[in-house]
Amino acid sequence: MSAEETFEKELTANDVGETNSHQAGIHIPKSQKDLLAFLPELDPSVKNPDAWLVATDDAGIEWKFRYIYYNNKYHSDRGTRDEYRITHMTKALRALGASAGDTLSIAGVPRSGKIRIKIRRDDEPETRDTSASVETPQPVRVKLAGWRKVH
DNA sequence: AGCCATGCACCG
DNA sequence: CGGTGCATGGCT
Repeated sequence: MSAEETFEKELTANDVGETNSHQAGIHIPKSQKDLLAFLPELDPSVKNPDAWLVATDDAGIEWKFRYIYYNNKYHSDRGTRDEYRITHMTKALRALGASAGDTLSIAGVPRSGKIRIKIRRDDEPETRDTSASVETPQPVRVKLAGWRKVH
């Protein structure tokens, strides 16, 4: 049987759309070969190949995420992108109450295209204010290391 | 309004 | 300089 694997990533402000960027998704560090192997295969010879994922949260709700490989760096003259991304997560992240600094867990059987997502907020010391006293325009640049695999 | 695709900024 | 976060413009 293909055992399930779990990955986690600390969400950045940009990932959750807290920085005015309509990214609608998160970024995936290329260093995470395991995660890339866990996700569906994308053909590098094709420009911006994509695949759809089906994610289920704790509430049993199913979300559809778009897993893309932006590689115009190798397919366009002045392309600069060479990265993986998962988009279409805005609604899901909102429903899960995700915010920058939270940890997103992804579990599932490798290559199945189906995952289970979960939000874990342990890196939050006291950032619980309900934007009532958000006068501090803190440079919310999260310095994260990316994903980590949990065997 | 939300997403796609891409460029730029910043940091190690 | 590569990789990742941030941001923008255009298209749907």
